[in-house]
Amino acid sequence: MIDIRLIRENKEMVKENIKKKFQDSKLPLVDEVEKLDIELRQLKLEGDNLRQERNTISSEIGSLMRDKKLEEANSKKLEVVEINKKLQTIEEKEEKINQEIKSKMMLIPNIIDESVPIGKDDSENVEIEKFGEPIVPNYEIPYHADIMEKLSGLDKESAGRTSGNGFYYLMGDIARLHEATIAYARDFMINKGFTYCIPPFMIRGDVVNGVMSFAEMDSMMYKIENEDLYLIGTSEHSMIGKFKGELIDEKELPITMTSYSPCFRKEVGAHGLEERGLYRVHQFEKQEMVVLCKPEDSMDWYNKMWQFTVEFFRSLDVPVRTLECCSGDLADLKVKSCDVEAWSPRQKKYFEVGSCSTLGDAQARRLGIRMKTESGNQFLSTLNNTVIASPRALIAIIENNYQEDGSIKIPKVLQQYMGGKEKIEKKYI
RNA sequence: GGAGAAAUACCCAAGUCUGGUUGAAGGGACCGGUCUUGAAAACCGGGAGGUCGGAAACGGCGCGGGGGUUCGAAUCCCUCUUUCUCCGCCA
Repeated sequence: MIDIRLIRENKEMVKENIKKKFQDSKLPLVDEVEKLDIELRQLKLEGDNLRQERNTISSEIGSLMRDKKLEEANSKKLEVVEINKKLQTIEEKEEKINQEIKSKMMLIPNIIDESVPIGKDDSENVEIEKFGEPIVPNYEIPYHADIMEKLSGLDKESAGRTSGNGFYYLMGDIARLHEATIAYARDFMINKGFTYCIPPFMIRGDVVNGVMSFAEMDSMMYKIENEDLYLIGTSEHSMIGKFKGELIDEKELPITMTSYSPCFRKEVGAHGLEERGLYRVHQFEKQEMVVLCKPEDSMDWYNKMWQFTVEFFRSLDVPVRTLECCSGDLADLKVKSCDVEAWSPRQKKYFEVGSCSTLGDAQARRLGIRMKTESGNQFLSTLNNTVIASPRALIAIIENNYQEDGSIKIPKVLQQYMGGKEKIEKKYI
């Protein structure tokens, strides 16, 4: 949600931004909002005048009652009744127009950063930089699910029976490797000065509405029956929701947090579930970074944050690249975003393992998260980024460390989390 | 789950019984000064309070959220949320 003042003062810029995102059908919204906004302010003025009149007369009635001039007071009361009738129709209109403006404003995309490459869809996303040599070994890398199954580390069949498609059992060393990467990610971010957080894994409906659109909510969130509770799709939901309606002293900024949570996603729509593997599933675990900062610092944090993820994967010896989201592929709330993609030596291409976004003040505006500065209160900036999401990241780690004999070499930094183990190999029982 | 108490501005807090110059007292924090080598403490002085409309004057709204009663609600009623105390239950 952008500041409506942008439409009052610079609507051409807002329109230009919509064009950059190839959402021309939304262009009329800008003029519509502008018109409604003028109408609303007019109504507000009329209403305020009536309310002022009512307040004045009411306090007059008060003094008359004290002086026991009951008749005069009663006739004044009738005047106020008349005013209230008029007010009622105005207030109804006000409410209606207000809602209309709000729903239209929700559809107008956030102003993207000028550095964002222009493009229609994800095919026009731009590779920024590669880190590490994408190695293709001279032996074939099997499909990740097959590798895991061979090592008795994955059971999707049983999970299908207990929970359905999109669920999985991780077993033994593979399960341990999964938790090791998350534990390592946690410590990695703590060492970067982030505060470790474990948030609620369920949130109420009003918080859900604050952090995502209705469309997203439908396609992502699992609702608990007979409760006003939803399973979170990412800890960002809980972590941003935590600050809803808060006023934070600017001296306390930036707030840098790294949160762990399981994530639950329906994955209804566009992509759907992947047949066999663990790339797209209903349940995964994630170590996240969430930053609240002053607007002027947000680009610095954005750059630091995706670099942390790159550094993280490089410390696991996984080659990665950063892919910048082009204007058309950028979600409406975002100012700028990039994916960190890991190398898949099997597919001989990169695949998404994390996503770093700066939302400017859009999310803060929606949720009323402000900072207190010497020159007054203003909305702050919010950013989020994946440190690691597993089992997706497990795919990258396993493929890049797969040995010709079918074993998996455990990256050095993870060994201490695996009881000193250096490789995972099949146990013959 | 049961019973009670509470929620007031950045923080603390009066007002709620008895609705009407309280559209929010008083503090603290904040700013200026005296004192001090400097600071703290103490004392003196000061403006603003959140938000919306307005160039401004000014005005609207705002006392946890949402409804209601009333000419008028921080104050009365309903409802939801949260916190605290006690009881019950349970990893």
